[in-house]
Amino acid sequence: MIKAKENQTLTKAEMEIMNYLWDMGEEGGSVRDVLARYPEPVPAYTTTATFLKILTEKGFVTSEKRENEGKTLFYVPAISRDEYRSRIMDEVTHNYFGGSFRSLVSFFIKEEKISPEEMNEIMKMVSSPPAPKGGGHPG
Amino acid sequence: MIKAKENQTLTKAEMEIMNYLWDMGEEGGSVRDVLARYPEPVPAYTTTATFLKILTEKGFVTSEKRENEGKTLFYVPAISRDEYRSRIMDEVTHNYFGGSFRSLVSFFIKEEKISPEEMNEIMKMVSSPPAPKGGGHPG
DNA sequence: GTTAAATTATTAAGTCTTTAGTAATTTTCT
DNA sequence: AGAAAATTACTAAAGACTTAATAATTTAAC
Repeated sequence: MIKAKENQTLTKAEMEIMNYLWDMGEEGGSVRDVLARYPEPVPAYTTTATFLKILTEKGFVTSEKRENEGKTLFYVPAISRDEYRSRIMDEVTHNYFGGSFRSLVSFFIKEEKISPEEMNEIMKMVSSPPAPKGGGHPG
Repeated sequence: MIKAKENQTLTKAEMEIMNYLWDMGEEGGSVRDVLARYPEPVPAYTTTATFLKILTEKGFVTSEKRENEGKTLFYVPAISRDEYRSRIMDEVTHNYFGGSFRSLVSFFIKEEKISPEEMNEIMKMVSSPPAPKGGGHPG
């Protein structure tokens, strides 16, 4: 029974774990795999196990057993990093810019977080992308 | 003794009150003034009073008594909406885009949250602003 | 097969956030 | 002045988030 997760967001501790899982790639990882990525201070094994269980219940990851791996569960993200980024940006745009992405970008320029020159560079990239990896194999 | 508030962020309930105070303008407002802005369900008077006290302790607002207003305290934002927006955007950019504002804007285009056409419009606004209100009276 | 190790499930404690009641104080009304 | 109303201060309780210990279960080692 996969939980609907429409507008859910990750807490700080959950986010850290999701980042490790995303870094791991397609095959995901076990509690130990996640634990191995923490810098000091490394949390307790059971703490990490708890969060992975919570993330599963919330629908952010799926868990699965694997051949010859005993009862060890492997956790795989059920949402991509970009999907989550998108969700967060929608949230931020809604909360601070009345839902207008344009307002957000204008704010960036006004506050000089990005220069018109950089904007132009980005626009150039759009019209002639350098190496669009992944999407749409030709032929 | 005004508290340092460098990287502090507002909780959801605190944020709502700050929004009301920002909407009120320069002179700020009392507990009742804030309370009057809430939609249903309106929280208890003391709940709002508590949050305003917390916001004062955290340094997000200052409180002051006024002439002929008895002991009623008036609360005024100690940080502007744009300053707070800026802080949040720095936070978001750091957390989700490795601190690169450019990455964030590029992401917006990639995810089609904003179109190249809109970007061009924004760029046009920058080079010839329509009515820069507020800053710098001429002459 | 029994013991040790590893893993997951359950439970709980500590902190932060949210909410509001009660107490203390001050102002207003009669 | 005394009662009522308003305001702030203090206290507490419920919920969410974080952390981890203990219990139960399964796997591995001898």
